[in-house]
Order: sequence, then structure tokens, then C-alpha cells
Amino acid sequence: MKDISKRCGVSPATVSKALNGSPDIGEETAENIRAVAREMGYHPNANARALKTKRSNNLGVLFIDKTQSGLAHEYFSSILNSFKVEAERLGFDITFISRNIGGTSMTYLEHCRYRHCDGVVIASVDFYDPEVVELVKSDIPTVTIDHVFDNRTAILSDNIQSMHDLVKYVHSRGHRKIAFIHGEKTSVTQKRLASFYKTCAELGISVPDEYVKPAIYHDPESSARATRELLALNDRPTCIMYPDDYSFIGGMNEIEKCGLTIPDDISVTGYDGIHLSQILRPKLTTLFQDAVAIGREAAAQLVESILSPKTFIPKQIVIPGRVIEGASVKKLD
Amino acid sequence: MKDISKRCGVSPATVSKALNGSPDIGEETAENIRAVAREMGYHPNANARALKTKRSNNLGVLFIDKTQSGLAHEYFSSILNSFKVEAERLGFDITFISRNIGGTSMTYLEHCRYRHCDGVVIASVDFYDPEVVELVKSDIPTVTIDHVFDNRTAILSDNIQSMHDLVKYVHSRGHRKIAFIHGEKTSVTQKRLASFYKTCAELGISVPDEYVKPAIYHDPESSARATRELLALNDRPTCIMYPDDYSFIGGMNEIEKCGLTIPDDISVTGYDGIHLSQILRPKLTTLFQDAVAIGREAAAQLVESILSPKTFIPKQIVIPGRVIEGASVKKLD
DNA sequence: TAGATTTACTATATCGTTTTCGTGATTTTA
DNA sequence: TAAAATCACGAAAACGATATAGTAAATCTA
Repeated sequence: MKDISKRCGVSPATVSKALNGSPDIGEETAENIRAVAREMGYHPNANARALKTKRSNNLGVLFIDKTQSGLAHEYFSSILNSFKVEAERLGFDITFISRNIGGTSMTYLEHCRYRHCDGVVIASVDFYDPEVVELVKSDIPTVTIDHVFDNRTAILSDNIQSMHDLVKYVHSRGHRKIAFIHGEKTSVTQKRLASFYKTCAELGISVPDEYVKPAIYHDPESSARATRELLALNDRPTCIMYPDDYSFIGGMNEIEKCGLTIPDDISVTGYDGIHLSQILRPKLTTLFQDAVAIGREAAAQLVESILSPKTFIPKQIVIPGRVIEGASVKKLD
Repeated sequence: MKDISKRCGVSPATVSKALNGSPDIGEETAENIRAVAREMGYHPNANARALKTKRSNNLGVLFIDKTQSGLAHEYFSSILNSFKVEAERLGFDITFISRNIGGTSMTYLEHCRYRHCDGVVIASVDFYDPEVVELVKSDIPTVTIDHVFDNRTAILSDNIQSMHDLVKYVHSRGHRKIAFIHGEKTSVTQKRLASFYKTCAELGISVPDEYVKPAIYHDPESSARATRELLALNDRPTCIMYPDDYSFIGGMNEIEKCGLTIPDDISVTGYDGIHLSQILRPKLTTLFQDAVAIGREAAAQLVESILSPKTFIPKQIVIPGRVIEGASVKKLD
């Protein structure tokens, strides 16, 4: 900038203003400065800018999946990608937040401060981890996904309505003996489970305790085990609802091992609507969660809360899902 | 830091040195300063530090999959995750490099300069894109994955040896009519294809042209089409080798649609060794690419080249793969 | 013991921006 | 036409750290 100012015969302050489109610079001068800057290959230094403005244009991303498998879960990797795209469109880069940077362990909050993140999106973590709570309670704007903190913005997949729709669909196909394999206990699971019971009750379906089995999200092994138990029952369900599409694979193997065919002998549903679910044969009937919308909305809200801290009101945004009708739920008569 | 210096009755310079473990500070003073810093909740400002030292401790990541599906490809998302973990261990954060930050489009190189990345890892992009070439030719240290640039460090999955091993395994199971569905033309594909032909030649297997079909990586549709063509041949292959595990799903559907069973009627192999391949039944025989080692090595090399620019010699590191024996290749006699 | 070296620390400049306040010139207003 | 307002720009400080060069005191050397 100094060089540019010399070449243009103006002060560095003027260059800064011209480049940032400040109104109190003459049109002619500004145009000239911009031209020279382009010609000299000038590019701003984000660090210097961040230092002075106290805005880094950097968003933190706190995404830990417990399995440490990285970004294996398509639902979350898809949210992340969508978040990234929208954030970049709005002029923000993203930085992964982690403890254990360079041996010296810092808390999530410390890492955010170190990198001067303007805001943080939090998903797929243990929301009861004290370090996560500390971060959420700090003055750094946060958006959480699929979990609500008091007076903080959250983006939520509509698990209640979605589960309702899915059960209703299964019911509409004539099923009355519906089993549900659910994931480990989180607020998401609780919502789905409650909605499952409630919808069944509304539809006049009774749900024996042995039709509801616990498993682990994204873990085909545990779903296989649950499936085995369900198939061994005297009064078998006619439809098994899986905690997610990926877990279903485990169930699928079990079902085929018993010599049963989907959907002729037993019907199934998934959850998530990942790409894989639609290339399996039969196509899986599942609940599509709009990860793209969730990620985009998370970025949009976070940025808005950063740019307009005074007027921004924390809110909970619920993103609707949608039943994808595959061919895995047989029509009974 | 100023506050700390006042509280300790020393100068800010002393504080800086004490905190960075500089040798020319008295042990007692340093200890006291560290204690006070901890007590006052001091944390360094990465931007200020970067501004002064010209080192951001930030690594750029250039990862574009052409399908814009984000991080859907498990091989790459796994490399990325491993890279991230190792980079963080070494004290570096990572930043995604992209054009189109905040509307104003910048080149990859410009983005790197803007964020002052100390180095960049490049994978899964169009390596002939002029912007990628510009970045690689710049003074910013780079590491590429599965592609070699002159005088630059590259980490390569050993496609030649791997393909050799895989074909040899299939041959050892008695197969002589082996078809190969390959991905779109990249240097990786060329290596695998060449190795396929060479190994077949060595083993005395002739490969009719119609046994080699093009498809698109990670695209079950195109693999399904290729499979259809192969199954329609008068002289069917006894084994089909797929470009990757995920694509195989498309082939699997086609095979089952024909009423054929894997591996009794036809054998198959995958490539990548993603988690999915091992939960399918039958387990897929595939070639495991060590994505974790690749990512880790990429980070290690990149950081070394940053820390020791004088002595670092660009190199190509080849990471071996490994045949995972599933149950998808039948033993013929 | 005088000079040389080492130790422990400080003063100051600087990294590349932005921001605040000020100023002279020009234009508008009454 | 004199006073007020506006315009276009500059001077200088500041953001939070580090690096360089220097200094006084303590220690060593011959």
C-alpha cells in the first residue's frame, strides 16, 4: 500500500480508503488507485487487517465425530460443505477448531480466540462437554446444529415432523407392526423416539417394547444385532425403521442372511437420504434431511449475527425434511 | 502482554521472550511471567504474530471434487482428515482455499497470499488448471497428492504396484478372463491401466479390447452401464474390476438384475478399501489405499519444507496399498 | 586487576492495515 | 459576498506481537 501511495502521489490512508470504497475519496483518484493496485499485483494482508479491525473474516468450525473417522458421515460432511460454500460467498474463510494445536493443548475457546474467529458453528459434538459449553457461553457468536442452547441460534432438522411423516407413510402402506431401531441417546434421538411413539398412538398402533431397539448411529454392526433380535421375535414386525441409511446396510445383511427379501418379506426405512440410499436396490425409502439448507442457513445466520450484533435476535430455525419414497416399503393389504 | 509486563515490572520484550522460551531470560523471571500470564488469562494473537513473523501457522487446503459434492469421496475426506490431524499436531491450522471469496473472485494463489498460508496441499483437482499451475509454480511450498509436478513434493498412492497385486490375486484365484472398468483419464487412471495391461501380459492373459470399459470415478451409474455392456458380451469375463468401491454398487445392481450372484456367477473387485466395502455381503475384495498415511505424510512433508526451506529437498513419496481379501472373487479350478 | 565475555534485560522500530481527527480548498447558502 | 457546509485528502496513532541492537551488571580470564 505504501508503494501504491507513492506511485499515485497520495497517502496510504487514501489508498486504504479507495480500495475499501470509502465515500470520501474522489471518484477519479479512487479509480486511479484501483488501477495501479491491480497493476502492481496488490493484495491485502488478512492478518494486518484483522489486527486492526478486530474482524478476521474467519469462522470456526467445531465438528468432531466421536468415532474420529473424520468426515465420514455424509449428513455432516454435507452440512459442512454447504456451510463452507455459503460462508465463502459471504467473504468468510473457515478454520477447524480443535484442542491440541502444536502439542500445547488449548480449549476450544482458546483456539477460537487465538485465531480470532468472528463466529463458530458447532455440530456433531458432545454438547455437554464443559469446553463446548464454555465456548457457547462466551461472547463469540455461535450457531449450533441439531441442539439448542439458551438464547443462542440453532439450526434444527425437523425430527419431530419428519418422524411423524415417515411413520405415517409406513402406516399408509398398510403396516401395523412397526419396529424402530434408534441411535444412542441424544436430543435428536429423543425427538425421533417421542415422535415415533406419539404418531403410532395417533394412528392407533400399539408398540410392544421389544419393537424398539437401541443401536449406534452410523454403525452397521449394532444395527445388525438389533435386526437379528427383531427377526427372532415370535411376532415379527412387518417393517423395520433404521436410525440412518448407512446403518441399514448392517440390517440388510442380516435380513438377507435369513433368506428374506426386501421388501417382499420385510419392509425397511432409513433416515438421512444420503446418496448411497438411492443407488441401492431396492431404493431405500428414507427421510431426506436437507443438509444443504441446514449448512447454508447456519452460515447465513452466523454471519448476520456477526455483522449486526446489535439487532440480531437469536433464533431457532427448523428445516423441514421430506420422505423419499423408494421401493423398500411394501404395500400390504 | 503490556499488562503482563507491567504486573511483572519488566518490558514487553521480556514477556514475549519468556513466553516463547527464549534462552536469554532468567529462569526465575520467566517462570514468574508465565505464571502471571496464565493467571491473567493471556493468549497470543495469531494475527499479530503472523504479521510480525511472516509465518501464519496456517496451511492451505486445495480440495475440489469436480462433482461439487463436497467431501463425499471417502478416500479424499479421509486423506483430508488425516492431514488435518497431523498438521494440528505440528501446530498448524488449516484453511480451505477457494476462488470466489466474498463475491470478489481471486485466484487460488491470491487467496493463499491473502491468508498468508505457509504452505498448501493440493488434491483431487484439475492439475492442469492454470490457476493450480500458477500456485504450484509460486514460492509457496506445496505438496500434491497423486500427481507429480517438477521439483515439487508429491505423495503418491502406489497405483502401479497395487494394480499389479490386485490383478495377480485375481489370477491366483484361477481367473483368466478379467475385465477392467477404469475411471476418467487422469495420471492415476493411466497408471492403473498400464499396470493392468502389463501384469496381464506378464501372466500370459490376453485382454480383448471389449474387456476394458471407461466409466467415471465414484459414479455408480456409469459403472452400471459398463457392467451391462460386459454382461452382454458373448464371451463374458469371469471377473470385473471396478474403478472404486463406491462405483461397484452400480455394477452390483446390474449383476443382480441379471439374476447373477456374486461371486458364484461372477467375481468382482473394488478399489479404495472404504469402510462400506467391508460391510457389504459378500465382503468386497478390494485394494486398500492408505489414506491415513498419505494425509499424514503430506502434512509432515509440507511442514518440514516450511520449517527447513534451505535443506528441504522435494521428493516423491510412494505409499503402498494392500489387497484386502474379501469374498467377492471366487476360486476357480 | 583490567579487560573481555557473558547474562539478563530494555528501548525501539516494525509488520500492513485502518481509523480518527484535522485541514485547506471548494461549493453552497442566505 | 461572507459565512457555513461539504469535499477530498493527509498525519499520525494504533492493533499485538517480535526482532534487533544496545546496555548495565555480573562473571570470567590471564
